[in-house]
Amino acid sequence: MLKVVTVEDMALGKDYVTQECSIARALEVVGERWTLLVVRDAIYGVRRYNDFLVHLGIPRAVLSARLRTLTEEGILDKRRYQESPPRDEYVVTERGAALWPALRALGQWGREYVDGSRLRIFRHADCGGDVEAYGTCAVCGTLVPVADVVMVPGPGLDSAPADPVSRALLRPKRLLEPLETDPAQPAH
Amino acid sequence: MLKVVTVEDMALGKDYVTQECSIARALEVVGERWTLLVVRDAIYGVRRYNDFLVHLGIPRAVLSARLRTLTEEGILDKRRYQESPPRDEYVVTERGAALWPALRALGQWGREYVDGSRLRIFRHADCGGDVEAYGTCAVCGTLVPVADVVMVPGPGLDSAPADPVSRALLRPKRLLEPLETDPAQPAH
DNA sequence: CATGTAGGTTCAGTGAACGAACCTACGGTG
DNA sequence: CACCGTAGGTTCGTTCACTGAACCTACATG
Repeated sequence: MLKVVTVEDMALGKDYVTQECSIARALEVVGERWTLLVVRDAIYGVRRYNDFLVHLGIPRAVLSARLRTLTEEGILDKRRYQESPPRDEYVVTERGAALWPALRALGQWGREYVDGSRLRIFRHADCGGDVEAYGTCAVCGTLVPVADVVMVPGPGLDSAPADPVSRALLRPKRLLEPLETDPAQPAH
Repeated sequence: MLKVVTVEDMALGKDYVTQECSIARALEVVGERWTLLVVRDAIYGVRRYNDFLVHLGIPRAVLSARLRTLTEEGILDKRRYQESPPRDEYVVTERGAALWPALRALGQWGREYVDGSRLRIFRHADCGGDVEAYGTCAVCGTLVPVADVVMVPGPGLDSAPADPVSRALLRPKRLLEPLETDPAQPAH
């Protein structure tokens, strides 16, 4: 029996088949459920498995799958930061950070047309101006690169969240820089 | 029997539960598979059920579901354009057109980091300048509103596609304006 | 040696996507 | 009138992905 290899063997229903479109190509990579939220957290500075887990409330199996494919796609970089016990962290790459304009635009739309309240405010680190709708600084007018964005909590944000990652994100922080969570209080 | 209504009754797994984040809010609305591609087509000027169907290659049941929820969400407007036989069209609203910056940013990322080839080129209708990475015009520098964008085929695009919608999209066209497909050739 | 923590994998159940078939309403043609 | 074509759907069985819970490994600590 001759087995002909066809397009259908291309694995899964992840691909938007004949779409000749860079939006579709992008969504093939980051369009699955949870994926863009993992990238968002990575840009916010989340790097560790458990921090993604508690902050996103994502099933472990799905988180493992997303971290693996994002690493394979070169959007995250998995690297060992201590040997004993072996611990890895996932650091966003340039390719991943380049998704920031898309995420910011989505967030802008969500705030304007879905939510209404101001949850997080993004400021230009150099001059303190607000980052506006299209990514420019309201004060100096320059197009603010993701590494020069400082995130501060907005008035609509819960000021005493349950999980330590959300609490750490209440402090003003520069994007891409690693998030420092409070050391867990000893049960004693 | 007392039936207590709980969070689990909230229908489906569509919601990113406790996410206090406008990106998550946006993705709750437009984050399902196919949804952003339907909005993209609507912004490109596609308005009719069958045009979405052949251009996207989407299962009919899924298309019906997406058109329904997008209409309910006020992103598309379903309206009757002829009475006999009854025919409806789906027109993108202001709320839907406001997704353009996010779609453009996603497409920009796809072109830079996934695909490489230039499939579609967006120009400022007023002056003919290219629309750049962050939505500004390369010539006059203004932030180009979606209604002033003209889409022309790029060098990477197939010049003789099979379906009539892709063929119609080869002609330069202004975004949001209705797409005019070739009348189907009579079989005779 | 028991307990805790980080970072996973495995598995059964469920909900969503898929593709094919079918249905309705109408217009045009012979 | 019978038949075909088209637009815009719905229905249905199968497959696939997401979910939540349980389990596993490696190491550190008391």
